[in-house]
Amino acid sequence: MRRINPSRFQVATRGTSRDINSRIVLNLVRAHQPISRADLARSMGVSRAAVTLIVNDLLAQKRIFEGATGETERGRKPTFLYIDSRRRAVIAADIRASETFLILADLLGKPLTGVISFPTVRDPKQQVTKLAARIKRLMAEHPEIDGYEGIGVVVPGMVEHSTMRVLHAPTLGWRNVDLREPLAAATRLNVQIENSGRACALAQMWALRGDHATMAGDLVYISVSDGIGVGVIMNGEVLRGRHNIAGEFGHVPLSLDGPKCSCGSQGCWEAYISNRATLARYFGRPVNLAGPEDAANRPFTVEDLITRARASDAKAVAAIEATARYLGLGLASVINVLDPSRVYIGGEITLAWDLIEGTVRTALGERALTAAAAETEIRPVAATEHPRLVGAAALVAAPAFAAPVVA
Amino acid sequence: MRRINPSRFQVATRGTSRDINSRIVLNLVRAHQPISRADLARSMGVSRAAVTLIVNDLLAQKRIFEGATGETERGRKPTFLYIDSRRRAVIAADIRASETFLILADLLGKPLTGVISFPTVRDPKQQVTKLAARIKRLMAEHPEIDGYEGIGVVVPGMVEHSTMRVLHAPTLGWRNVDLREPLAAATRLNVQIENSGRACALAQMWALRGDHATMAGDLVYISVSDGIGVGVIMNGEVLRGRHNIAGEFGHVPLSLDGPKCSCGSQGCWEAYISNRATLARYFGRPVNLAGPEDAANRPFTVEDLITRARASDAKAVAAIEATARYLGLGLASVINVLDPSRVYIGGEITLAWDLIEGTVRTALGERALTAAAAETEIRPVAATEHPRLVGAAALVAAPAFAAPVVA
DNA sequence: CATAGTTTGTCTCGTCACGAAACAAATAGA
DNA sequence: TCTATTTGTTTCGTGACGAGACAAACTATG
Repeated sequence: MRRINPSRFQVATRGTSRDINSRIVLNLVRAHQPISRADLARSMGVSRAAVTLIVNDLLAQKRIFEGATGETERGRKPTFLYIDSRRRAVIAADIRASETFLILADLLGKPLTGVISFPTVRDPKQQVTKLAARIKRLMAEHPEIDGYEGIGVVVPGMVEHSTMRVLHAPTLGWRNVDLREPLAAATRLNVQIENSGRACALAQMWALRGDHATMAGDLVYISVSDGIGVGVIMNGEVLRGRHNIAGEFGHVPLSLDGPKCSCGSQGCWEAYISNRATLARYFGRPVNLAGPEDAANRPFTVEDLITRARASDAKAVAAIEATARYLGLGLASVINVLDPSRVYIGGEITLAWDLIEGTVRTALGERALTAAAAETEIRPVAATEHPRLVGAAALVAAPAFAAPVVA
Repeated sequence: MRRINPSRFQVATRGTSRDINSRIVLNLVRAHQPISRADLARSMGVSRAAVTLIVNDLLAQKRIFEGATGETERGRKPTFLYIDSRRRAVIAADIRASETFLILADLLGKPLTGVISFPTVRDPKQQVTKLAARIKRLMAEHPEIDGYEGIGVVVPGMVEHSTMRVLHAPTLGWRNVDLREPLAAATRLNVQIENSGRACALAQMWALRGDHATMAGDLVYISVSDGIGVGVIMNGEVLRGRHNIAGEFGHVPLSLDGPKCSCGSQGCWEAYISNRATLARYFGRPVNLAGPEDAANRPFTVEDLITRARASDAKAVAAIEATARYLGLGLASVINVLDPSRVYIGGEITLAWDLIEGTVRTALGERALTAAAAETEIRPVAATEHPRLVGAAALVAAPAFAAPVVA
């Protein structure tokens, strides 16, 4: 039951029915690919005639294509339909504090190239120039791609959705930066900017592997890294909030008088489970942001810590176990508040998921309000799945499949 | 951008455009009442011809009616249209631990009668019988009402939305109770059951006073009483979550090792700001649920405490101030996580709002992530507005104005 | 008082899109 | 070769919106 806003609504015109139904067809093709017109008509409950006309539209727009013919017991064989992602791609960029990553992906979010990267430049203008140059080079290296749907960019910070400006990205030192306009001007492509946590959540919602297709649209993506990034999908839509801060669980306190947090407050979840917190616990003292700790000039990271834990370093195990416990206690809050169908966890800590899962579950169980809530599915997302880049790709690829705005 | 669920979607048929547009007309009439056909056509951007046909439909359905003619500078005078709530009503019931309240309201949620009440019976079957009898008596007392849209019931507990069963209502001692079926059978009316916090939030979303009409669909309703009840609206829809527990901020910890909570855990927000917590702070010892404290056999309540605070009882002031501070600190979490346009606060504590607002704001400012978030509008809702009963009425009255489900 | 000008509300026609049903095409099996 | 069956297309009917003409109602004005 959604409210109609009497000052911002969308009336239905003659084409609205067609809009709605052709979006549904696109989604069904994407979900059940390959699928025939007759199958579409059956699963939609509309006449084959209507499907024929819609499919012809989509064929003319080159959004789908006719492939092989299928097999049937009796009668004429169906012609299968597929999403047309041949020779079309999106560009995905992930700007992080030290490096920027780039990839080409198809319209379904599948990577088409390996990940390339370059050191992030702190000056926004120079960074955009460099990014645009790398994107152009990447495009030139792939002449087999006819058209680009656009560029999706994720940043570790607060993004104003209406203008796509980066309002504040602490690790980059950016405030009120407009990446979109210069990047669009340089490449003449549609550019979409989003916070990385939200983009990751969006990508998981639009993902099609396994039973996702049938999943309700309620999920949370939590990325545990130097900070805690959270993306929330509720009722099939990204939660942004009035001031684009929705989902900031990282600064919900576990204990009001807990350890000092980078935000200036005390006892935030982030101050318990960020990589810095885990390392600080191991070393028994605060760890600064990019502090080299161990080998010659190479910083000691959570990955190293996990390696030591696997090698039965008792202090390392204890540090990770403590993080796991606080992760579970915080997850209880996330689940009690949002009650999602599934929670995804990203970040380096997922490398140790087999070690910590039990502890996380136990802690979650301690504070989850109901037994069912305590059983909420938790899925680690490995770095090798490139969740942020897939998220960036989804920013551009997903809108074509979204429900049309109506009423 | 909403995702289309490929296994649960709604195709557009021939009537879909009309459905959408007639809902929009209904909402515009409700928001701008009185309004003419020509005005509707202008603000919708559709032809007057289309509006005429839609309006004729709605007139035939008796959902709107033609009233007086308006004034214009020149030309033919418009005939004004109004929502037809004449001689039609909804029944709203609020079941609380000790008493059950009843009221008649019109289709816009405006109370038509005074509040009547009777002691709540703990046995669900007897309670339903009694409630049905009182409802029938109320209906008999109002023969001027031609038709009832239905019965809205709010309960202080977890309600499964799909079946409308009361899964767990601790203060009533109910588990897995079906109120709907027997009540519907006894009255032959449409019965809607909902958690009271959610219903209050729903009512605020659908309310039309002041600038609400133009408000974005993001708000939170927090009711501070024996427990903390929270209703959340995001993107114009009620948040329920996978297991119907979404919005349980009452059991998010302020401090992991804080005071013991009724849920069995420690340091929950509820354990800091519930009425029992405030009273316990005043008395310097735990207070049991319905414990008579002061006068002959009459329990000492938070209202009494507020009276004493107003009479400059230093201990009372301190107790309320502490509650205000924790209220603000918890609100910071609510706002950081959901970032709503507005937060409504209900419960007895609102009687002292003038005393505590400053403290609440200060505490909120301490932990809010941005200055804008700290400025989030907070509105106390007085008990005299009967938020739970208006919420119950909205359960039945609002669906007629909701956006049709499509795509 | 008649008339022009203006605004509201209705009517007609054209077009878009879905539903029903007939039809053409393709295929397996008797 | 014929029949049954299934897919995909075409035709016709109908619901709904857009454009524009028209009737109705009202004011101002000479």
